[in-house]
Amino acid sequence: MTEQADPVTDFVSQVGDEELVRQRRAQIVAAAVQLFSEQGYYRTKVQDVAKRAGVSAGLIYQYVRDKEDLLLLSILDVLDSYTAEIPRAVGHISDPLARCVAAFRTYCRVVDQRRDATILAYRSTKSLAPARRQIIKRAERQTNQLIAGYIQTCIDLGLFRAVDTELATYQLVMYAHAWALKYWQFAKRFDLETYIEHGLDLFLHALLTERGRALLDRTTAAATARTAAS
Amino acid sequence: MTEQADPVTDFVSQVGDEELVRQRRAQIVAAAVQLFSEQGYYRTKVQDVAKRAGVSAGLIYQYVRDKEDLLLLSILDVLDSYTAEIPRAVGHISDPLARCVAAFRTYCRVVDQRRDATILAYRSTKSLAPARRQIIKRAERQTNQLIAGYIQTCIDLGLFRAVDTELATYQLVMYAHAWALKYWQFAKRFDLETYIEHGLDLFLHALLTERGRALLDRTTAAATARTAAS
Amino acid sequence: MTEQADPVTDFVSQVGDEELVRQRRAQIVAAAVQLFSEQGYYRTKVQDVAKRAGVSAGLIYQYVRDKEDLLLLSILDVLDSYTAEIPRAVGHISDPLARCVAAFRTYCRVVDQRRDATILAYRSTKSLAPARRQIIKRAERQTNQLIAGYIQTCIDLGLFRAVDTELATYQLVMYAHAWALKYWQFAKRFDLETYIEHGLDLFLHALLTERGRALLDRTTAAATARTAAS
Amino acid sequence: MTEQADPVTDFVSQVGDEELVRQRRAQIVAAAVQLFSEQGYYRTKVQDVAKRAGVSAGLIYQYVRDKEDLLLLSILDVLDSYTAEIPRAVGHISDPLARCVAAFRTYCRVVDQRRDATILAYRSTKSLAPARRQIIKRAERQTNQLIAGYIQTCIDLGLFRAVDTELATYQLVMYAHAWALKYWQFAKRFDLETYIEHGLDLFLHALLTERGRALLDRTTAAATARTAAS
DNA sequence: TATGAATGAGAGTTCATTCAT
DNA sequence: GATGAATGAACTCTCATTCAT
Repeated sequence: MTEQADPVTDFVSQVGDEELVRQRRAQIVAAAVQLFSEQGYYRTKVQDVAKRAGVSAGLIYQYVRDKEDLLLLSILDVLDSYTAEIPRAVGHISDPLARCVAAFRTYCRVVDQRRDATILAYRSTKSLAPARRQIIKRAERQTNQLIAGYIQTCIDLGLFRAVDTELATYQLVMYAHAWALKYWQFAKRFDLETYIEHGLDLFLHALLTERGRALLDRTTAAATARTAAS
Repeated sequence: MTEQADPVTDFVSQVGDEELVRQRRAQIVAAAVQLFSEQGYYRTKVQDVAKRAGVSAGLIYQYVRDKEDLLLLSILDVLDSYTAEIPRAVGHISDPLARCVAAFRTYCRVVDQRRDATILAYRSTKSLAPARRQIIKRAERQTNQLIAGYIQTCIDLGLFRAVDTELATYQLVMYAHAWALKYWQFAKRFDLETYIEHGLDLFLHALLTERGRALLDRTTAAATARTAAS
Repeated sequence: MTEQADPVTDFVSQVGDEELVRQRRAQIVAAAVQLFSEQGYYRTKVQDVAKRAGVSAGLIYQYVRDKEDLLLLSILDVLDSYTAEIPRAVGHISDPLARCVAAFRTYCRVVDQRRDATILAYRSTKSLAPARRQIIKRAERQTNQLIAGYIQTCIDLGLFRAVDTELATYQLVMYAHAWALKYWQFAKRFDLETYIEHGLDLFLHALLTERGRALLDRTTAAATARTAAS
Repeated sequence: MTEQADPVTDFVSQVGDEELVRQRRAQIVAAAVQLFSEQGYYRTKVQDVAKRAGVSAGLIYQYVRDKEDLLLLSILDVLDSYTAEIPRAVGHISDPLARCVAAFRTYCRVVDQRRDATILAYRSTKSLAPARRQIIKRAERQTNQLIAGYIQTCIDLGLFRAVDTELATYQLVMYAHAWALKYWQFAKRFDLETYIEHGLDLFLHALLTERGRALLDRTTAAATARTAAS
């Protein structure tokens, strides 16, 4: 029996075949994310998750220690999608300011795509036992680090004022999350892209130095020119 | 048969004496806020709340319809403390900019005083049935209106840029909440007052117009002078 | 403290004044009979009885040992009304056959007047502890004895066949009760008086001897004549 | 997802296997009938039923919606045994009078075999919510229809007087039930068969026409002759 | 591997009864 | 004598988890 320890949850599945484990877990977690998001963690029965995933209730316990494990995996799934999407969308951009802006835009869009799941990640951490909560915090910090890096570069280059990077990061992140958390309020007034531009307006005013602003204007002008020319 | 309906929850208490109802409800809700904050709503048993409040489990049901009602009352209790504290701290300030700043500072301080409860209000709304969730949303909007009013005045006077008031409001509010939500992270690096000043720095940069900035500098200079003189 | 033992329930009320005890008990039992009849014994709360009786819940326990006592008293109240009404309606009739018929008619009418209460007496005896159930049985037998006496006389006089008196009695009694128990079914097809006449038809056919029948015919003829003459 | 709806209660069992559902329900209802009969519905805990049935408390809720459902099923079980037994015992008898008599005898015997359960059916209908009470009434009517049919035939053939069939039916039925309801009183004086014969005596006197009586005497004489000859 | 019937501890809620006022 | 707020034992129902097949 070649036991299979999950790198994050540190749980050894009963099942041997690695590939099967990966696939089953994905299947089960997908169902869990849906249901936990829709109805909340405590309102959702393991039975429901099983039904939605198209497996038996018993099977879940071969891939997951207990219900809380399922929540942990679900939240990590959401956080991972952040960490995966942003670099993908931003990787090729070399201009630090443009990259920072693109990262913000991407974050907002990912949140929009997974609105319910974002709320889940936001609200249900408290339902985890402390040990598991640490894992979430670590993952969260990891995503933030990504954004923080982009901001730090801008500060280092004198494009952003020397604000506290972590605070600034957290502002961006919260702004993105707010789209999900207060969708019921915001969606009445703007669509996602307008929301993003409003956010950028605020943040750039808050952060840009003179030099940063000048640079941005030039870039934007160039972009506008390109757009106009085409 | 002087039955006593809660103005908000629309629940008629079994108990007649108005004053007693007020007192008992306060006592029970205080215990509930503590426990729900510490352990989460679902993890907390009604028995626990009763014990903490120093009453019997049965008594709770003379003042509250069911456990969910207890959560509703608990969240409202927190939101109400916001709506009550801010005007109190700000009422006498006539300068619109100073008032706006003071409101923000107060909000942050109230959140700090009721950190756990703030998290409760933030995270547990999803545990309520839709009808009750509406009540929360209404109360939330009410507090926001307060802040929004202060910001709007500054915009009307040309001190703030003509940004979307609601979004700006929400930024301030979220910044305040973040102190509670990410206390584990922030508290390692600054104390509350530093956190507040950082926030002000960001927001004022984001919002102030030239005129606003000039005015603020003058005011601050005067205050500094006064402080220095004393 | 002149304590006051109830002759039947053998319960000593906390309250001294005999007259008050009688009055309060009547008041409380009246409410209890209503509610137990309408909603059933277990569904009815002592609080409800108190409210209906216009007294406090605590007061009930000064006149009654416990809730079951209330049921006992309620059932006895119904049974007593049988035992009281029949002799009153029949006392002056000297003709044994006519008396027997009148008793039956009265029984049916009393049942009709207290339909819900009859059902209560019928159905709820099982809710009493054995000791109290005995008291009910005794009271029930007492009413039956009344009817049985009238029947026995008719048998002794050769008007009724020598059937088992107890069984015959029980038949009459059940027929009367059935009006209450199956009212939902019978009321669609006849009114009370028709129901009574159908019953008499059956019983007289079952019980009358030749002599009895002849006698009855003569009496009826006479009555008809009297009616016709008037 | 082969879900299993009970034809009468309209409840879909959580369990798929039809045969298992049938068996488990029988097992659980048997226990419920016993306990409800012995101790009454409200005095009996679901736990008790589970223990008596030899299953866990939780399991019951896979086959039954709630405790009241258990009562409904229990009462129906009794009523069904009436509707099943009588035709079985009477089916081969062609003589209408003999059949009617046999039906009555069978009814009394079934009641005797399920004395406690009969009382349950009689007394506990009130504990059901109106919708479920209707189901009972329907089942009850169905049994009565059986008897009513036999009586009607005798009336149509001029063997019975033209009494109201429904009333006559109800008399027979109540007489049978009375054996259960007043067993404590009757059993001191006769055994079941004597009770039955007394009942027949009463009913036949009440119902038979001249022709019917003549026919019966002949049949009885023949039977006596046969018996004597053997 | 997978199933799903079975388990049983646990939680919310009710309500008969008491007792301080 | 009367009140009604307070108590707490008791009961129904749910659901995470297990295990025989």
